[in-house]
Amino acid sequence: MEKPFFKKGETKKSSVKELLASSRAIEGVFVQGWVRTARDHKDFAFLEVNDGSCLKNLQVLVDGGLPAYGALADFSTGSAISILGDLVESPGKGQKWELKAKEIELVGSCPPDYPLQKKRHSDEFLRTIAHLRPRTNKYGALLRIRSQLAQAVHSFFCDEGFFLVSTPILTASDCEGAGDLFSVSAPAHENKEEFFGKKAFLTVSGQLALETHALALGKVYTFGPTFRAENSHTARHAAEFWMIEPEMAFADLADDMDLAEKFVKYLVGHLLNFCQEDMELFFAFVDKSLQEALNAIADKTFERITYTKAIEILQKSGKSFEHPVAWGLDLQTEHERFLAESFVQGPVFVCDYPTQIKPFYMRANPDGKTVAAMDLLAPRVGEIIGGSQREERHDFLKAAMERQKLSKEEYGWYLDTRLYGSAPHSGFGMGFERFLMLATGITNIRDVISFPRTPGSIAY
RNA sequence: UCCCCAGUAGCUCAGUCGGCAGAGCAGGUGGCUGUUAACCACCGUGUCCGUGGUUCGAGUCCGCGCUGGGGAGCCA
Repeated sequence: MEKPFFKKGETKKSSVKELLASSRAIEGVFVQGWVRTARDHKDFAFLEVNDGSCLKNLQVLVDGGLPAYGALADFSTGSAISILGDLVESPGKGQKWELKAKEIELVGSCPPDYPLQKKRHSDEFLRTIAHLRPRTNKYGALLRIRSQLAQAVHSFFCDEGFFLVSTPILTASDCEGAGDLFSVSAPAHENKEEFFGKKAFLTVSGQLALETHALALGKVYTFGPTFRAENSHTARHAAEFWMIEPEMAFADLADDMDLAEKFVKYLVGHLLNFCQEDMELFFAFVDKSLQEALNAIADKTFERITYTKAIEILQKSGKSFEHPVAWGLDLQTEHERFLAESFVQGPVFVCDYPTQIKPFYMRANPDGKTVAAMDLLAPRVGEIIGGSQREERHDFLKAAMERQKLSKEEYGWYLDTRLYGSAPHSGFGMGFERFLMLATGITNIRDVISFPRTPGSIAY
């Protein structure tokens, strides 16, 4: 429907972000967005309009003389409207610019049972209306930041000479990471029971596929959805999440940690430089210590300690832990938290873990007891990166696979890469949502992904 | 899968010892002011999560179930 004051192709539409950043008054601007709140007065009214382009709203002055003033009840909280008006300096306090409306048109009305109100809602409540929560300040800010950071992931790897590889989401490897997999089924075709002729699953990691490409293109990465059918009920686990996995040929574990550290610092730097307005919300309302914590990540060199050293530190800490601390046992959440939050007070790499608690593909260290693995532990969110140098020696890998009883038929192709021009190589995986939790101070993974999938919950 | 907590108006929550179901916000109506999570006055709002039990009487006590949250394990 053609609007009287909006000619498609002729009228230039402005975003709220552009207008608020304007250096001058502008006559005849056109804006479309959603009413956040209306302040009704006797002879005039104010509408706060948000179009998602930024956190801030544009204040729209509706003069009593306008026909729109008579229809003010239509422009209720949540309604979608188009406004034509003049951008003028605001005589009121609190904003530099405001839009003096000339014409307003209701695009989509919003009845009074609109669940989002002009007040703070709990995260738990907002999760029950995940289709509407992007309209709140907090989720809007989060989603803009999420988008910015996703772009930054690609620019980082591009700058570092990495190639993006799209690894398969459907996979036949049923023990990629020993985690529980979602199985994939399709309608039966002809006589075939299985669509692919064998069982298929959703990927739990692109790593094995990525290794084959690193041994051809040198430096590669993938950034895609990952699926884990683990029955985890925590604030840090989702059944569907996004993971960033780089893989480098001719690189050892130290190179791997160097890359991980540079990567994390780059993302934090990007956040502080390009997402300032949205980040202010998290600094002010979500976590008061967040700004300091992010500055520390950007400035400080990450500590690197071996697993063996970490066990010593924990044993000498004088703290009584609920779970036992002994060489050969995996670090528990409370141990990781102590290391990152109390001992280092910042991100810390723990490397060279006992062979028996790590997967088959990690490279055996000369000591015969440990493998070249590393975890980056961050305060509050725990393990944010897990990586390793991969076992590139054919005989070592074959022996490790036999020990862990992996079928040679299923993984022959993987072993092949060690037969033909094998080279040392390393990589890691970073949970994108875990990083977003670190970045924003949000404490529940369900609140950094648009439609969270957790055990027993897949609404939308 | 295990342990703990919660579920009362659209939202956030109070509800004492078991004795008539409450407040703030949101919403409606009117007023007022260059306001800004506006303000002032008035108005309406309930399957007290479900189910079974104890009791003269249950939002309140007990059993079971459901949902949400926190923690553990598993992991990113």
